[in-house]
Amino acid sequence: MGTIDGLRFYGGADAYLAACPSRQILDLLANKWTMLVMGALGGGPLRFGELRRRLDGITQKMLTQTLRNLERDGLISRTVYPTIPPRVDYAATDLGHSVIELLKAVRVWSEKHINDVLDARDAYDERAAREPQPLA
Amino acid sequence: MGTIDGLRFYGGADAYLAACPSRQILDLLANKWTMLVMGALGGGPLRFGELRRRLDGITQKMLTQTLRNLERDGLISRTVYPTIPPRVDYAATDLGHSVIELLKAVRVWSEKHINDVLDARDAYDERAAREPQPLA
DNA sequence: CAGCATCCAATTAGATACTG
DNA sequence: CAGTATCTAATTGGATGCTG
Repeated sequence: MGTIDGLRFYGGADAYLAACPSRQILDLLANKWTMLVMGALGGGPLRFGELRRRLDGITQKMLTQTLRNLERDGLISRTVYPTIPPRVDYAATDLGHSVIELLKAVRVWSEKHINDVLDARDAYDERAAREPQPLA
Repeated sequence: MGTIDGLRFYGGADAYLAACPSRQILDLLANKWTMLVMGALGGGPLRFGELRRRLDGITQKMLTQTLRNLERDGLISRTVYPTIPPRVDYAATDLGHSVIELLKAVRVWSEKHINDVLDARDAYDERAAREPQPLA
């Protein structure tokens, strides 16, 4: 069992409560890079460099940080091959695989609804620009 | 159609590309407060104060900011009743409802797998503490 | 009640240089 | 190749005071 401050959580978890540990887990998952890393690993193990190239715009530092957090929380495994040059493989664990599809669904939604969102955004911005000053 | 810098996106969206607008949308969704707000609105419209009480730990500023972003992107609607004192209702739009279940799945996963994650975390931290210094 | 404005602290993220 | 370490810039977030 996992513990936090000596307490155990069997059920009744509620991410709406700030003190509930599920809030921390939600915070790990509710992250752009986590979503993309896990999605990439859904297709099988990848090396550090492969991930970096796949996740356009991520810096080496952020990738390292994201991977460490995911490893620490048991969503991915890290395998080091003591070769020269070194080779490190990252792979989703069983636990990780169980969440990948959920995260992927969110990413796919984003890709599918781009135009709905951009339309709404344009309309909102245009309305805001045309509106009289709230009060002057 | 939504546009960004005069470009239109019909298909082939890819959140793995930094310049793809779906990356921005993913960033909006991949957020702790977005997840919780949308989840709360899945049960029907709520007032500002109701949301604030429901989302334990959120500040007024963050709630306002989150709600504005969601409204701008068309996921929620905002209805002002010009009464005294004022009353403002927030409700998921059709577009918003279409993503709520996906986000809820992520939150529920967090709540269900607390112990798996905490176990992994404990094991990782213990291993790290026991490990010899990487190199001194 | 439902905010907005402001100031400040803390966290996050990028750039750069270096290593087994 | 796969990082670590460090410094700095930018963003986020919290606290407080005020308003229609």
